[in-house]
Amino acid sequence: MINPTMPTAESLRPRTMRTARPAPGDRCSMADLLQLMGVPVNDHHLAGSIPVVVRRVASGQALYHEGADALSIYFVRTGTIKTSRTAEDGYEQVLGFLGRGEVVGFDALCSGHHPTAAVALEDSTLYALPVQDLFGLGQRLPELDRALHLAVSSQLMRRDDLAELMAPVAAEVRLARFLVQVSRKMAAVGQSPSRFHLRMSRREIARYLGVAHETVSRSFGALAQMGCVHADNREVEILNLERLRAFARSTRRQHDDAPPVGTAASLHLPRVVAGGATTQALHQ
Amino acid sequence: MINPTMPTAESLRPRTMRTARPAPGDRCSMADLLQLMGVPVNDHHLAGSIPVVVRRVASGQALYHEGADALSIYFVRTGTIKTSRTAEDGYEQVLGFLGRGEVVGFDALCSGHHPTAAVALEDSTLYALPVQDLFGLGQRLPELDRALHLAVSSQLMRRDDLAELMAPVAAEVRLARFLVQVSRKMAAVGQSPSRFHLRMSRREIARYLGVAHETVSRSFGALAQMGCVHADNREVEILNLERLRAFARSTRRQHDDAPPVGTAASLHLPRVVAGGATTQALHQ
DNA sequence: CGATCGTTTGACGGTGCTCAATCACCGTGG
DNA sequence: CCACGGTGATTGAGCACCGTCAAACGATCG
Repeated sequence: MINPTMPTAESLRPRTMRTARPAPGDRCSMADLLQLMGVPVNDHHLAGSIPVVVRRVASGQALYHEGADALSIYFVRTGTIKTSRTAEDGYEQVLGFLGRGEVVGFDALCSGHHPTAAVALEDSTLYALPVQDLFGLGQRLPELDRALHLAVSSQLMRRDDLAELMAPVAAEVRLARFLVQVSRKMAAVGQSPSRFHLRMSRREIARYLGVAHETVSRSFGALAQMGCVHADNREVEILNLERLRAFARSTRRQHDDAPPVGTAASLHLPRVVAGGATTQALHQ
Repeated sequence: MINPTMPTAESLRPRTMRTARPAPGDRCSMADLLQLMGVPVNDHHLAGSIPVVVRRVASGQALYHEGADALSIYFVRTGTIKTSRTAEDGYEQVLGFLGRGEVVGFDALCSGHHPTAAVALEDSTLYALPVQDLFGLGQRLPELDRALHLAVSSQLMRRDDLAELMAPVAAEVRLARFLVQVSRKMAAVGQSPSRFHLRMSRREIARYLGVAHETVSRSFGALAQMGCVHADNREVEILNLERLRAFARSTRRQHDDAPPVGTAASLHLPRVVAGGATTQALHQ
């Protein structure tokens, strides 16, 4: 394993685990939630007096299924959550990997149903806010309202991440961008940005990047050969972050309207070109 | 999007081109904004007494540039807004086309800067809410707070649309999905879902779908040959919506982990069979 | 140890990107 | 009225990235 900096590092193994149950010793007040969200609290007494449900989800279990009624929205306290949609024919499109502090399920608010599914990639705990209480709590506790807006705004920005990853660039560049994003997230929660343990399988990465899982393997190999990273199964070490970022920036060549953006910046990095077939049956 | 249960169908009809000039007589109060968002208003007097700035943007002009300070967030009243990001090398990734009732610029809230650019594709008008007033207004006027949450939730759902379009499926299917989305949006604002005028160029569609613009042209041709649509430049007529939807649903076959769901689904998807989907494309 | 799953590597074929040329539709000016 | 550029849409030819299929490996677990 790696980086035992986080609490509850004890239970990483996907054990049978005790069934979902509000842990007895868990502190679960609104004050904790607001602290997690990084919002300063004025009325500590009020915030501390409002209880918040903590929900536990075992590795591989679903927080909610696609199409389920929207009962609550969640905030990741520990662990990792994967959100995805599944097409009629069974193809699963991974939409995101959510970590500590991120909102889950907010997109269900407008329709009353979850348009996506959410499953835990490891044993996880989340704060749960019933949607029926949401509005009232926001009025009673302005800090919560503010935190909610900020968190959702962040979540909207993550759409850009997804677009960035699925953009029509070479598969190796997609993987590089993905690793940069992971690295950034690790740093954001105070863990090592250069050595980490991926919580998701190659297949899930592939479904996130929109490529075949064999291609993910090959791309890992390519990045390793470039000296950017060293990957052993899910253990990843970033050897040269600067080079990785530079490579991640490379896009495809464009030939229509190229605004002469100052100096030609593309000095190194071979293969900028991308072509190829993005079609048919992604091997799952 | 807008809650379909709401009445006010009368005012949805675009009253021709009254959006001609800068609004001397335009009513621009919070009540109008809330009506646009489809939220019932309790305190009409209060809502009507709060003025709201209406901003006009000429076709081709920017609402805000990428990286600009987040001064306001906007709600489209009339027209169409394109949001996009531009990579260092000049490649523009279109993130969405926003129409009546949709929020623009909310993703800037968490960082204070706009991570994307927003450009008008036609002469447009938008309600503008200064970010510094946002929280105060939300507390004063609970309806606004609620409307905001719903609108942002919708916006989060649109991320799924983007993922759906950029998913690794054939270019023709992407275009079909795009047209279905446009059709649905047209219906949502009370216009014809089968005949409409696209507000964006082929290039912009291409950068939205993540393909080359030549491929968009070819895909239009393919859909036309299938008898689904008839396209003349930006004028599009959907001839067979059912067929188009069916085609848009087709993804790819998967044989790896097929969900062993009860009875074998006898439904044969009109799938794009391997081996030259474009050229053979059945008859017609 | 055998079974199952995830990962890796190889070979082959196809789709879609690149590079071009052409056409249609403008607004301008000769 | 028509030549002249400019923009956007369409069409064609060639090539290579990546999806498919296949098989070997490795890891975990019963």
